[in-house]
Amino acid sequence: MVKVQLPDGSIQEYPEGSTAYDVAAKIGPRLAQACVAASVDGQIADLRRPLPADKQVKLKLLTDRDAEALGVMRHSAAHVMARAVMRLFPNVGLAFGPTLPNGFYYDFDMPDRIREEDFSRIEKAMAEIVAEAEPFERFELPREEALGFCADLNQNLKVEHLKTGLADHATLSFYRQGEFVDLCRGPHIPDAGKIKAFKLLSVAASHFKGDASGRSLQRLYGTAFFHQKDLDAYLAQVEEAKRRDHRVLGKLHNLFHISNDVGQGLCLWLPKGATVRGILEEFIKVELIKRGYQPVYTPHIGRVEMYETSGHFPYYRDSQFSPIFGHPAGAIVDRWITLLESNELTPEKERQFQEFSPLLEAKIENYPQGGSVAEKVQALRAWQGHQERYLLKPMNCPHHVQIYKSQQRSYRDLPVRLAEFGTVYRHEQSGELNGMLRVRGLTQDDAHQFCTPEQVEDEFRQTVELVQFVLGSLGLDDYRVQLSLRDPNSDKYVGSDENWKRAESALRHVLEEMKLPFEPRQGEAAFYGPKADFMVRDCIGREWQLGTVQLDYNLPERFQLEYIGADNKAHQPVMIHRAPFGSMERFVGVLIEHFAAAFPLWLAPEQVRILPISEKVNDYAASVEQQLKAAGFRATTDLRSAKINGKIRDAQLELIPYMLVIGQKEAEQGTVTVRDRLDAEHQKTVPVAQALSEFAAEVKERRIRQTVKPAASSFGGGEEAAANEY
RNA sequence: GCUGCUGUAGCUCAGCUGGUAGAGCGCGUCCUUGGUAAGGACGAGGUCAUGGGUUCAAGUCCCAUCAGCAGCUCCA
Repeated sequence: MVKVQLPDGSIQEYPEGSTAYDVAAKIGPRLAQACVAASVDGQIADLRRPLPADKQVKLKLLTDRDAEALGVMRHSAAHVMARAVMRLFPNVGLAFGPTLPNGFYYDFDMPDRIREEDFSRIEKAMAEIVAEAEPFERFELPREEALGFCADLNQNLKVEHLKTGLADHATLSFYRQGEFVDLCRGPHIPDAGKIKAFKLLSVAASHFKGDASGRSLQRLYGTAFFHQKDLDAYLAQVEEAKRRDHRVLGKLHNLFHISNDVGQGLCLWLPKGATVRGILEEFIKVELIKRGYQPVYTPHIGRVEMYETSGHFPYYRDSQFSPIFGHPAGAIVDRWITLLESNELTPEKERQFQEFSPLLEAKIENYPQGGSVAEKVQALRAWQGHQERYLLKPMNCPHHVQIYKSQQRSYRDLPVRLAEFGTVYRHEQSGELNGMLRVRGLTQDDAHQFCTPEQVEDEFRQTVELVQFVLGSLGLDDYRVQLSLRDPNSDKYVGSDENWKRAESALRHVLEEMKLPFEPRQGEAAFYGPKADFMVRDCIGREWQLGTVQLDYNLPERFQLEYIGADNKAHQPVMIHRAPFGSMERFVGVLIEHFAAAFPLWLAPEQVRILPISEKVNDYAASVEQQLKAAGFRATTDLRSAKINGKIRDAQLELIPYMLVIGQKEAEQGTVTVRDRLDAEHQKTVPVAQALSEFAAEVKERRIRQTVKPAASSFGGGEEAAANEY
């Protein structure tokens, strides 16, 4: 007997071997037709798999209205795509074909290269497969047979995966659809006919199991929906995202520039972009003073030893700019030590090092010819210790730690909150660089709070509130919190288990207390502590990681920080690292996309443009401009000999929030005609003073007046997608 | 860093199977003084990313380098 409980609470019984489809058919033929999968005790399963007979299960029948069903269908679409590719190309090896939040992909190992020109014929082959509407049939094989089966199919990557990733599986499941068979966990839709709208999106290289040293595969991306209108809406959103690309808008509106002559990933802030950044910096500085932070400034470089103490230098060596050596032999000795420590120093190389260093006037004393590696390293380090070695700073924390250490601290002084817009440099891999979003020189709105263990939770809470306030002020109030924890099985973290447990539970506790929903993510922590990351959704539904708050018991230990407690004994403070914006580069980049470069009045590089209708009113225009500037507005006057139409068009395209049209009439009356970027229909002619006070109010409130309505997060079911039509 | 694609005027892009460069916008000058998304005329701008090679001849073909883009990998 199969016992199922339906979502309405009713319990029904079916003969053994019954499937979810049978349940649906009993309820009604239309439901059976509409079903694509089932949720059995919360697990998504094939519609036609027998339900468990040994216990009562909760059954939910999934139709095209359920988000889970969309994922199942996309997975099946990935199979259909792979089948189409195999029909069109020879010797296609299959890797993985999972779903993504907005679609799916399949990785292929094949001799031919897929090009975008091939998309239409692949789509055509897919359409044929969909039209055939053959069922997806599941079958299972014992391990050895599965291995032989995949080998017979010449699916070597599947064989490899069976031997490594699936080594502990005694039986393996496969799905067959016509001539196409794939090792696959499932579940799948009943037949390909349920795929109603699909499209191939792009093709790019990938690696088997994400191993960059492994073989290169071709990854074909696509997406699929239950309704054509959902696909259309999705494609429209992709277009919209393209239109908002901060690299394009940054160039068009002269916000920032990245010059080859300066270097990759090094951002030049043009006056307009710098204005936006400056306003944001002023905005947060005022907030910080209110909240008890103290400003500090620190240099752009620091001794390598300091970063060795903090752990940054050894941990991130590969993604830092090379150290700056005071002595010409510095880099050589550095390399020498590296080879010694990795046991790669051959006698030949050692001899070369020893011959070469005197040429650079490096006198390395007491280098033990036949000595141990440790003794040799010690001798070299002794030499190094007398030389200057600086690192372009990759993080501000060690510098702020030194400021903390510069004085004796009493528990009465804590918390000490040190804030700086600190510019740091990281040698990101060239393939990672992306406009302002990923750069090699960036300025963090950084601060470090040093507090007693008792103050940790309170301090952390206040910091989270600051992040919330800052994001809210920019209209970015749709976000989720990701609690990034360490992976207990990894050795990439510093500090004791006890420190980590304390830090992680403190973060968790405060987030729970603040009733902030969060998702724990193992293995995402910084190397010195766990963090709460703010994943912010912009107005077209994309997510960005912006602000971060990190709790750190480890750097205080490594730097031996102290404060004198009430008991007159030395204690160790706790550090909080935080950056509400993250970095100014990234944040402004995201804002450009969020606002599509149409900044609200308080942030707009140029807030008001005065448009004289003819030269006869230029003097009056000048006096209006003076009044605006005296009141603190960023205003210019368009004095070109163009017609008013042209001036309005240009100001509109440059996204100037307000235009003040001035003609003979206004000059005589001492008024201006205000034209709103967002509403050209309702213009009004008002005295200059009134326009000024209205603008001032809008700036003071940091009012955000967007035309684009917030969109839903992702393209799930039909209802959700409807909300995306903006 | 890896794989693939791309690099022509300030910007967006044409430029055929090799025969020493074009458009629109922008910019400059002049005319025009115009009431709500482009008034007109003329003009200046390019070592075709850089360096090699093949060829009588290279923007075009080949190689290398640099940079950009997409994806992978990484992100304190």
